[in-house]
Amino acid sequence: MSKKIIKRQKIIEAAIEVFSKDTFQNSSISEIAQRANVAEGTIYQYFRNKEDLFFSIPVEKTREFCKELELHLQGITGTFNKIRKIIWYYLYFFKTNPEYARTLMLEMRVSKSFVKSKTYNSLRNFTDKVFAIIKEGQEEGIIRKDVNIYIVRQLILGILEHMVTRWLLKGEKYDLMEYYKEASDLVVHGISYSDWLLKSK
Amino acid sequence: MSKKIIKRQKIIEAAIEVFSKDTFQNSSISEIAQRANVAEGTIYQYFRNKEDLFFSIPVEKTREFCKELELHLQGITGTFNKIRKIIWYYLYFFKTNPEYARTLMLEMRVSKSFVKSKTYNSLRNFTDKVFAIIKEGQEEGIIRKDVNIYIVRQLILGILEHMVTRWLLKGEKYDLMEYYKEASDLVVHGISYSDWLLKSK
Amino acid sequence: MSKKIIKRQKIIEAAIEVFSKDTFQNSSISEIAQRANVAEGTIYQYFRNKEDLFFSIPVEKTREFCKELELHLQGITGTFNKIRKIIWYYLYFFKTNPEYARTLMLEMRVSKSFVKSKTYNSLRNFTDKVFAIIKEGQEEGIIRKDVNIYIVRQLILGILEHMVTRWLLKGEKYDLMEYYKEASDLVVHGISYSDWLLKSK
Amino acid sequence: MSKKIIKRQKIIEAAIEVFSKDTFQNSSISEIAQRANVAEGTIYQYFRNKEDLFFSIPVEKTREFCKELELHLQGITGTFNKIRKIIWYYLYFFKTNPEYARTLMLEMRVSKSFVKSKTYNSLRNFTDKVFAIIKEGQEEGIIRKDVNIYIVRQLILGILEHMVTRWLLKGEKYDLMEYYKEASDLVVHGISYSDWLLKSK
DNA sequence: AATGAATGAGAATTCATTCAT
DNA sequence: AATGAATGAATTCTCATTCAT
Repeated sequence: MSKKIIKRQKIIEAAIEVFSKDTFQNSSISEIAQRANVAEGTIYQYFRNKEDLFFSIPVEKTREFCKELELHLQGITGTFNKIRKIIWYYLYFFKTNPEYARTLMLEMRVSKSFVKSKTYNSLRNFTDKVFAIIKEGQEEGIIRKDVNIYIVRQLILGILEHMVTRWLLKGEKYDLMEYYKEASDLVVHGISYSDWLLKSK
Repeated sequence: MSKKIIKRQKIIEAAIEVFSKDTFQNSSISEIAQRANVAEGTIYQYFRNKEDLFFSIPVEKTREFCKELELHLQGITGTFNKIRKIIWYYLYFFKTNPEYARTLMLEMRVSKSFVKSKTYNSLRNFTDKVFAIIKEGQEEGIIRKDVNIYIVRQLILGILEHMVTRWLLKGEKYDLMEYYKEASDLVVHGISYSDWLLKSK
Repeated sequence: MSKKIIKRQKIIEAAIEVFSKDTFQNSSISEIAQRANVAEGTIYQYFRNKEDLFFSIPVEKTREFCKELELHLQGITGTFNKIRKIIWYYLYFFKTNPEYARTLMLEMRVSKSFVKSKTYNSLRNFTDKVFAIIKEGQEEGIIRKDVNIYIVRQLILGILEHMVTRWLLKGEKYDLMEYYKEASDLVVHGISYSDWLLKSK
Repeated sequence: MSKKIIKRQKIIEAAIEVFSKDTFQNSSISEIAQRANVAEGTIYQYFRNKEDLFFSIPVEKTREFCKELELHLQGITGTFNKIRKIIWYYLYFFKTNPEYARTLMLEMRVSKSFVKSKTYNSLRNFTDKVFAIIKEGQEEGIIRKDVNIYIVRQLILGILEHMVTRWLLKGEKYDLMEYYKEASDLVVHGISYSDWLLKSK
């Protein structure tokens, strides 16, 4: 019984390796099979087709991401501290999972069929978490109430995705976390309550 | 003489239409030829290959984008006003060029070979402009000097790209500019000089 | 002991259902296994391979066909009456066994490997019966003696197979037996003794 | 211009050879390409897909068949003489085109998708001809008027198809035309006007 | 006896690019 | 300059059969 799960996992890991080297289209099932040490046909016992295998990757990885993130947030108080931690962990996770980063950022994130697929929802676990923390901050009076929380989420995810994407496109040659502090500052400053807006109007 | 330029342009416009409907890989030269009313072979008189044609698209479009942006910035004073204008125009441009938006955001922006290509540099015209304005703001004492301008640029481009990408993936069903004001506020607030940071430390 | 026979029969019935929906090649062992509520491997305990299972169908069905035909011929006297009965029963049998009809008429009847197989001989039970009746008719002076009985058999089987095949290909939308009477008349007329041939020569 | 037609014909002739050796499914495009001395891709310039190529065969062949049949019927008077000639030519044509015979009789004639396809109609040219001659015979009082002409057609086509099919399945080892005369006699006798039926009632 | 996971060969089809006209 | 016919490499997926349990 768990033998099937182990083999499935082995195939997914081979798939992450292979898909991260090139496009979905340019990656071949036969190479994945070789890496996983199974016959090509075996892959089709576990996944409906190539796309199904592809989309199964983020399901597994997001589960891992969220579980770890939860641990890292334990014991942290204060909305801004939590947001800083999320930013830190986000960058840390992709720094330590560069292959998955390539697949997620450079392929899935911009794929219409991925957005339409059911697996896309698994990513919601994370964005919902961000939402919850922002709301909490508003209720505590730390984040401006007049701000649109959807836009706040877009600000945070926007800079994070942009940072990771740039890093990947530049060949992962520099340290993704180098500017973590400054990015956090900018984000937190942007969304923090202050009389600035009133003055500027 | 200009006949050649017109035909070249006709091919590029057909290419924008075709590439915007699907992936680079799923788009075919033959369909572009049909739309442009030329033979397949003719395309190879104007472009080295499929990729060359693909990468020629942003060269033309960025030229158009920058030219217009320049006009829109005329007469505007104040760093923040300029940044707000840039954000406005960026969203406006992609709202009115959705086909190009799809090609640029969902394909080129995440393509390693595009980043390596010469044509990628044509996009620098825009990012350099953003740079210049940020620097100007620092010199005028409006933007904090301690902030990393690369990160500032990433904040601005990050949220803009995220907003446009989301809009595209959601099927362009809502108004991309709806939250332009709130997004500008967040960005400007984030990068503006204030004593907030000092206090929070 | 008879448990084995029951399971074997269950598999054959599932096979008739599945094979009748599509080609031999397009039908899968796995679907037959599902319908028969057994594992794929189990089928190979009862049949050597897919073809063996396929060819086992007419063996069973012809046995059924001949047994019933015998009953229907009981008490009938006169060669032509017997032939009319055979035509009637042939059409009746395939009308009431359309799935088997599809498999036999549209697949097996035109398959070289079926003709070569041993199972093909099981069909001889029927054609031999037709032979016997024709010979009987010749001896009784009702059927011309100068006629080639092989050709007579081809006339009878030809029209019957054609009628059933047409009916199947047209989607079994009309009543296969509608023209039974007229077809019988033509056949009987064709083979009956008369001075017509002499006159026409 | 006619170069294209010649190449198309070359492909069809290669297809007849290849398809006649085995099933449609077991025949490969690559072998057809080899025999036609063209690249595999070239076939797809002339035919939409494998099935389209397959179904194009009878269109060409039926045209040839009908053209020649017309010539053979020239100058023949009398319905029965015409029917005898049709039977003769039918057997003659398939005797001299055994490869096409295999494809038409053992595959297409029993294929539902063929019956549904447009190309199926090209066969109507022949069956319509048979119809016309039967009607003519009825009007001339040579063929019984009370007989259903659809059944008459089924009698004729039935025995012909049966004869050819049998011959093919037995490995084309005997002379298909050997019993042409006797088969004609039976058919003509069956459909001819006589008082037999009245007597038998 | 029954199972069902694993196998792996095999084939249609697409399409960027070339080059003779 | 323009054409468009020809090319042929490259890959997903299916499924009968086996065999360890």
